Amino acid sequence: MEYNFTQIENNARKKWQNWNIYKTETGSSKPKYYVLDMFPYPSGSGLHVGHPLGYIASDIYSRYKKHCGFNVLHPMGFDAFGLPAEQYAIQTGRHPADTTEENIKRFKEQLGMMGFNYDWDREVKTCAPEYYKWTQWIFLQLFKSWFNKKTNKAESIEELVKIFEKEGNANVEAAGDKQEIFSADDWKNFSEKEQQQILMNYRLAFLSYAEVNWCPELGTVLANDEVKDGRSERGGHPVIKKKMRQWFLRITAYAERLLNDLDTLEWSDSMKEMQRNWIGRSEGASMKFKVQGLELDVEVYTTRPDTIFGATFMVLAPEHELVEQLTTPEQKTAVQEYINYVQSRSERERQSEVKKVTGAFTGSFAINPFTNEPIPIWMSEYVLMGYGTGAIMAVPADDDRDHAFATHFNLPIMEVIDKSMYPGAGREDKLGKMLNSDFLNGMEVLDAIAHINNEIEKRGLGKRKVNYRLRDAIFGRQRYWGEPIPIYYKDDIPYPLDEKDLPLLLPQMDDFKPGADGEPPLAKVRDWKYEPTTMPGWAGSSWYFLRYMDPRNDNAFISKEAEQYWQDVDLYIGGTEHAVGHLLYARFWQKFLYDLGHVSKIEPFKRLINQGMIQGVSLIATVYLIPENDGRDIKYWMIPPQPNMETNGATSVGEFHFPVKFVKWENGKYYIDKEGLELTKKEFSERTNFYMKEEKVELVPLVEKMSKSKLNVVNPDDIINEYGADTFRMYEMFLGPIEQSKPWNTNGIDGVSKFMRKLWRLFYDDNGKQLFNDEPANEQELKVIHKTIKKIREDIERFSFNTCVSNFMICVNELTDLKCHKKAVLKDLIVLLAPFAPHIAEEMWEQMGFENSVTLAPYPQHNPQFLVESKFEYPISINGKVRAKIEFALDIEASKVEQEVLASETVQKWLEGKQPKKVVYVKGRIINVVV
RNA sequence: GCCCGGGUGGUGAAAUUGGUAGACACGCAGGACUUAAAAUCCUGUGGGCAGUAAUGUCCGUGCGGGUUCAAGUCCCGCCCCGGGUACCA
Repeated sequence: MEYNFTQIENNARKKWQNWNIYKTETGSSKPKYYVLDMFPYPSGSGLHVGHPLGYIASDIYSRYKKHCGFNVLHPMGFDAFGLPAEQYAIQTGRHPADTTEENIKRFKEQLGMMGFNYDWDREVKTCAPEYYKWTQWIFLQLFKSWFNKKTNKAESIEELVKIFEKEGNANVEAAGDKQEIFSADDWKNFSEKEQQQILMNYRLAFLSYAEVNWCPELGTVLANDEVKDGRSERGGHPVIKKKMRQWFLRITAYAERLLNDLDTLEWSDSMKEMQRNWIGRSEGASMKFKVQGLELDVEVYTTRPDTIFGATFMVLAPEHELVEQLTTPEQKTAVQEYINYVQSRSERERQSEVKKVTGAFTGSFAINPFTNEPIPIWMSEYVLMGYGTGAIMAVPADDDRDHAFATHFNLPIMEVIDKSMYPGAGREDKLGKMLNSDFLNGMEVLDAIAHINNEIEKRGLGKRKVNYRLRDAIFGRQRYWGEPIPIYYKDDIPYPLDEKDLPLLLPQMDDFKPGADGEPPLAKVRDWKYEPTTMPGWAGSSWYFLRYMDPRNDNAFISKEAEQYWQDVDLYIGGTEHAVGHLLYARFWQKFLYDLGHVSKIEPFKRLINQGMIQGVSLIATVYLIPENDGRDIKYWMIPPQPNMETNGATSVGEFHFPVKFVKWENGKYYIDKEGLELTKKEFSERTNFYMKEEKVELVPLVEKMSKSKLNVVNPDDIINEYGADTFRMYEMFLGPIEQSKPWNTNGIDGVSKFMRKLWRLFYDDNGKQLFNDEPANEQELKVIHKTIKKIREDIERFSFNTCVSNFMICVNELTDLKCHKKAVLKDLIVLLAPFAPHIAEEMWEQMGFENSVTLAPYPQHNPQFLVESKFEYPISINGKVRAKIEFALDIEASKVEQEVLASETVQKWLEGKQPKKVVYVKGRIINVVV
């Protein structure tokens, strides 16, 4: 009898379903453990081999935790709102809800084939009204909250209104833009509209006008992290800046907490670093400069206040509000021309020409508050309105951009730091001693910064200030397929929907095209008196991990009990591509819900593992057009490139990808043979006039991202049909560390496949005769299995699943050599293996006559007693290099070891009669003799 | 430019705290079984030199230096690859 994986795997799945063993109960007395996968967007092309990498890892770990006695939550769901379904709907007229549902069905079928232990009763779909009801509810909480900087947390707007009624806003310190000061009486005299407008400046979900990334092709606004190189991340369409009224979430209020709490997380350093960079904290000072002849100040932000004596000019962003006032009549034309030029430039042009120096002089002069010298005020697009104050003091001696600007426009450069003692220091390095700087002269830069900050505050010129690069998040899409925003308008004032009226359902439509000028599809719906934009893709994914804890609750987003029990995600597995998007937003929502008392943890994801991407190998042949029959026949010949080809009438027509499934692999090279070519022709009719002279043509491999158009997508279904799910799971793990990106190849899958058959032959011989028996295990066999138990447990804990697979192979090889078919040993092996290859484990568990599912069996513990060697081998190194090995009995005295080693033939040969200089012992394992 | 990873045989890779580099697997070569094939099993497999051989010996973890009895691992300086990010003052 052979290892029949189809039958085994079907049986196992049936059993799991009948026993319903993946159902997770909330509130068990066992300790909880929450393992989460980043839920997929259900795209139309289904799963490819890259998807399951993380899913297999999380499945192994969650099964392992179950064996170890934890109550494990391991759910799966779908991030089902999104652009592709809507784009597809515009092209085909099919409703996104229908296509999304079909895709989800396909995904679930494919996931089901791999034996994952998801509790499907807890499935969530972000597009389901029962789910987005609560996404909308969280939005309403954000709308009804403001951020109190004094308590450093979100608080209710109602309370804020009470403060306004009592004492106005003078004592309120809120996150957001600077507010006009008003008194309690002022507040009471404001109209409803005025009051609401003021409150809007405090709310955590707020409407504001801002320059946004507008993508005309997609008809929508994109977040900064959805724009790459001035083009949309999805589809690569051009993006322009456009001023629009938009919903925002005030994530900047949480910048400091998002930064500080990173230290509490078990995430990779690179992932934390990416978030730190994205938040972009900088310490500096803001300072006011008086303007010569005008009654106004310009405020600048700088991280280098120490260089103030070298500030020889000032630069404003072209959009700065004071530009008009500062422009002198003589400079009006130049300034206007420059503003026109800046506005004409697309985002892409700006980004691709970062090095280009442009600018214009306003004609005005500011007074350097420390030198009292007038310095010219310029404007340039290298100063951004969105960061700091939109104005800088330029120190060309110590800033690369200021230096380039000064050189280009011939402005004075004043050295203020002597860097001569630091030869390698760059212009911007904070190294050296101050000079030409009055009272700072002679100080080290870092001391000078502290000193000048005190001076600035003492003289009332400005104050220390911390700035963040993080921007408030735009929270709206001019789109149909997303959560409706639960806001209605009266008198053009936005009001929140009553929570009782949630969910605000997405209206039925059959035309999903955006209107002219990017009008959202919902604006076309008659009687739609609500906000016409919908929420962005990341809304639903910012809290889904909480919903799994209590997915069917209709009275709350999660019950208190479920939240108290599950608390947070212990292990989160997903790709790095979400480093600054999803992972930052989800942390922000968690903190906000924490402030309101709805959740008990300040961070949602304790430990994070990033799986690498599995790339595809594209196979490329060079194809030549060689006319035949006096040019009447068009034949494309696939031949290896040869010298003089072109002169013989052959025209290279380019490189063609060949579908990986028809390609053969021999001697480390890829070939397409005549059979493969025929199959290709059948599937891709446009290649019918391809020919080859030889039996096979070598193809050139190229590693790139898996994509339909490159014909390099490998579908897990094919592998599973050929080898079975257990082999597929083991092989994906065997391929290398989970964190690493690597190209998919099936070159080594035979090794894993052989392992499965060897494992099978521990239980049955080729004739189907049962081999396992009840004999007690001997010492040698116990050593093998206990060594393996120890290694596997350690390797699982440190997520080294590739070495786990190797150790299973070693174990099975050794048991095969020992002809060990004893249940006493095989039982432990099967439980050990169950997280990795659950189907065969379940089958063997039953065959051996054990009760229940193998999933319920406790994970084996190793017994140290069986790992003690009876004798041990000493490697002896001489001058650091191992020269000999000497065997000793276990109970030898330590002093005898040295004597015997020194007396040994090898050591004597090296000593040549002299005394050793030194003898070093290491962990009782090595003796190094220094000669 | 800056930040974070990484570079080990023909290939995927191991080496957990500085302690026998290359485990395990693929591939390849040779052999056994077979009419043959598949399957299975056995042997060899980083490189050089010496030896009929067992074996000995030197070199070897991107490059150059250093610390140490001992370095893939730590330190300094480079090169290359991958990811992130960028007029952020």
